[in-house]
Amino acid sequence: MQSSQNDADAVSPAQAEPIDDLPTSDRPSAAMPAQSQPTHEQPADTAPADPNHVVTLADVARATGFSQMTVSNALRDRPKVSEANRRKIKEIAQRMGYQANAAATMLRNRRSGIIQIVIDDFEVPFHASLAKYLAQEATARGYQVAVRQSERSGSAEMRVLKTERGLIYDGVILDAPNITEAQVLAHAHGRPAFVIGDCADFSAVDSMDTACAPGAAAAAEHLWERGCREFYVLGAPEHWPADAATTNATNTTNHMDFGPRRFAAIVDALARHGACIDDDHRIPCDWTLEGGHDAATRLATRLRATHTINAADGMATADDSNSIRHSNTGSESAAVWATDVPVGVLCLTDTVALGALRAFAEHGVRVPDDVRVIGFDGLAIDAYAVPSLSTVAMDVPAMAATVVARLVAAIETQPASAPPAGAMHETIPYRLVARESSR
Amino acid sequence: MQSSQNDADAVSPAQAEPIDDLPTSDRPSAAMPAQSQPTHEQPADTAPADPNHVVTLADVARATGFSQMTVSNALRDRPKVSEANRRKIKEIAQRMGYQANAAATMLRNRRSGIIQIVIDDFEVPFHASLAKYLAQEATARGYQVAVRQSERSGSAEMRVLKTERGLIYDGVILDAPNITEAQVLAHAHGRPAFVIGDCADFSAVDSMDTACAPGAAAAAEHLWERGCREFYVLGAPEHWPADAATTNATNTTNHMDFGPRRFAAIVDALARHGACIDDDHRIPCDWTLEGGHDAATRLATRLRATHTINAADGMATADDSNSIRHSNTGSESAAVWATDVPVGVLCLTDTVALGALRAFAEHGVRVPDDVRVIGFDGLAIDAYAVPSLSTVAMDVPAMAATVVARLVAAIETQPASAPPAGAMHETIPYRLVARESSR
DNA sequence: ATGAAAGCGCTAACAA
DNA sequence: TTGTTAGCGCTTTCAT
Repeated sequence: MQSSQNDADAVSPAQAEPIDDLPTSDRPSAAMPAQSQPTHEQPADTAPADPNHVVTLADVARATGFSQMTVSNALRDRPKVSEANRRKIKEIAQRMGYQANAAATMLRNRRSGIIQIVIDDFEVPFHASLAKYLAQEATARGYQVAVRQSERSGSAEMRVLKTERGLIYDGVILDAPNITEAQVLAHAHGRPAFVIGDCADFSAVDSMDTACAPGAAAAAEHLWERGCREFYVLGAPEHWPADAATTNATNTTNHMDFGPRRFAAIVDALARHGACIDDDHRIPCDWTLEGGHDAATRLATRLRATHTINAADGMATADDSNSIRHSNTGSESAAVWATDVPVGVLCLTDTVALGALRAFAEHGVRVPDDVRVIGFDGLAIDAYAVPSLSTVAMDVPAMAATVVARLVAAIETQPASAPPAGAMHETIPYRLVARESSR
Repeated sequence: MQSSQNDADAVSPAQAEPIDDLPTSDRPSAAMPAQSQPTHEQPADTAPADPNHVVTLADVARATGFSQMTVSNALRDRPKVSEANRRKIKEIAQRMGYQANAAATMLRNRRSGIIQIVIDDFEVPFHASLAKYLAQEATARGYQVAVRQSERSGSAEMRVLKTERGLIYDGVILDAPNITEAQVLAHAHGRPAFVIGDCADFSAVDSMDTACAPGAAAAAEHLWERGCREFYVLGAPEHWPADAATTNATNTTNHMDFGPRRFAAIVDALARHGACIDDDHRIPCDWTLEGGHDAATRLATRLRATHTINAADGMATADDSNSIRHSNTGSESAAVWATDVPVGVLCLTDTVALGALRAFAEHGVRVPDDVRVIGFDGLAIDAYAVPSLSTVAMDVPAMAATVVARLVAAIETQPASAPPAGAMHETIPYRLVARESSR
């Protein structure tokens, strides 16, 4: 992919930071007694020459006696400078603490070497994980990454991703469900963009989908195989079937984002077995721990009624300062369904599932004896939950690698007027991981 | 704080994006039948006028018949343009899809309105949470945020934060323990910087500390009050006392980062009660789920021997595909220490604690009956763990607010040659949250 | 191998 | 109220 690596006109971001490899300015040489650290740049009370003046290329040129161009070439390891001078120049520039002004460089090169990543919320583990691997991939390819939260303006309505002074970035990766193609284009503003989310209907923007349908179907199959014959879906869409027009125009859920797709796949998969997810078995909730906890609490109450479970007292609630004692959950014979068949609980996201596990524990509903639970995402913490959480795990690193590869390719082809050729939509691999919560 | 809001020379980033508030270009008006979406910018086969040419201020000037300056002033809502013309210009600019070239703007203004945040790892919940609130705070103050992973080069040695083409940012927030002041200065490169971490010895860089010492002491006190008389510390420093010089020069732990500080405070607090944390009770491990799990597994084994615990079979390991059945953990009388006194387990981070809870469950060690566990950080998931996790919770939003306030102040004073006045070091509030794991 | 000139797109300062 | 000039710091021609 590094085809235009030659000294042609293309500015490869990889070779744009040669001086950064040198030790930092206040570390005179390599080895030195680590004891005394006279590190301060300016002793805080004297104003040596110029208070806060940043050294520019011109300064270095003046100091070395060379022209700006020679200095520039030397610093960037261009072949047309004599070895001796190159070394000398680098030396001096380094000592002066010179660092290229990125704004100027970008203005000239029309390239920043920075990819922007927009995610909905740093705190949502799945997105955080994705950001991590995207960043690593980008770094490996010589790009830097700037991650930003989408800051969808609070309430459901004004959910437009505020476009900003972001024209600095060479490309954009939007990890945000609930986004329209128009919004993406507005944000990208001509630069290559890539969306992570369900965008099968996008015609001009490449995207990658999280295997919602097959993954969710696999989860349903799994619980079926594990003997469940009655199923609940936690975190399901508020309205179903998705009567897009009927509901509020500024709805929380977009036309076809993760939730509906996963839910639809589950319904289909179970229907094939003759099982039905009616409105009573579709439990909407926020895709948060709290959401999952609340939903499962409601479910536990209902199950207790329906299934005449003679549960022991559970734990107290998850709220900060209330709960007191460990539960008697385990006391063998206490909590068993009237029927011997465990209930299947499909959570559309691991976060919901983790909240649900807690609620079940509080209410004396045993997992997996009474209910079998499976989530969706594959968070690291799943394996450490008690009981450990079965899940449809996404291969996030693979996902990240593909996305960055695509985007970088687009960035580096862009000037050559590549044929748009219609949008590409890929699906990332998933893996069903069966753990204690479903067996 | 918006003092220089006037039309003075200062470029307030808040007022630098007026055109962004308008609807996006390909959304002609507000309402429109949501059915047909002819959204495509270029039908993918025609090359209208100029393939990928971004409209510049000059283009708009030409199109409107005004000078660049008038257009510029109009677009930025400067007072010296007639209302009529302003509207007209904005209109046209908007329709042309004009968006200011950020690189040029930055080059001119010497201001980007972007704050850089560097964190160690997006996937570590505490840091992710911090990033989230920092971003929100910055946004509220009219700045944007670009978050980046520090990418410390893998192994212990070359742990220098790679300095990069980052001179675009107005200020830097480094959320990274294990950093030297020299590294910070090298990265900041003249711009205001703020470090989150333990930097009491920094002389030129402001910093904020996470109340390591008092928080850890409070945790110890809490477990003491809860009746514990024997204590283990999970995630403790590898070497203690911190014989800095003796150990490998390029050690994993820096002189005095979170770990040692928290550990020292615990030792002190317990010493006041006459309890002692010797080498046997100091259990080092990675600050990860796995680390906590492994450490607690070792501890469980040891306790079983020491305390002649007649434990029932626990669950299987946390590893993906092994464990099979729910444990008999709860069966009332099975697992009780020979002595009636519960063991205190202090985890230096919640992540470690969560891993430990899992390990204890696997090994039939009952929490809080046999051991009482407390963590450090205050992650959202703590309340949903089974059992819910006691912790020393940091007030992350407060932390973020203070940090951003400080940094923004520094940014907006910078040119006025503010007196460095020595570095400031603050400590953020903490709160001890007692949950099931310790009572 | 080195240097001089020009300009990337924008805006502060000064005319008009 | 509007336009003209100059220059932020860098790098790509095009001389030398």
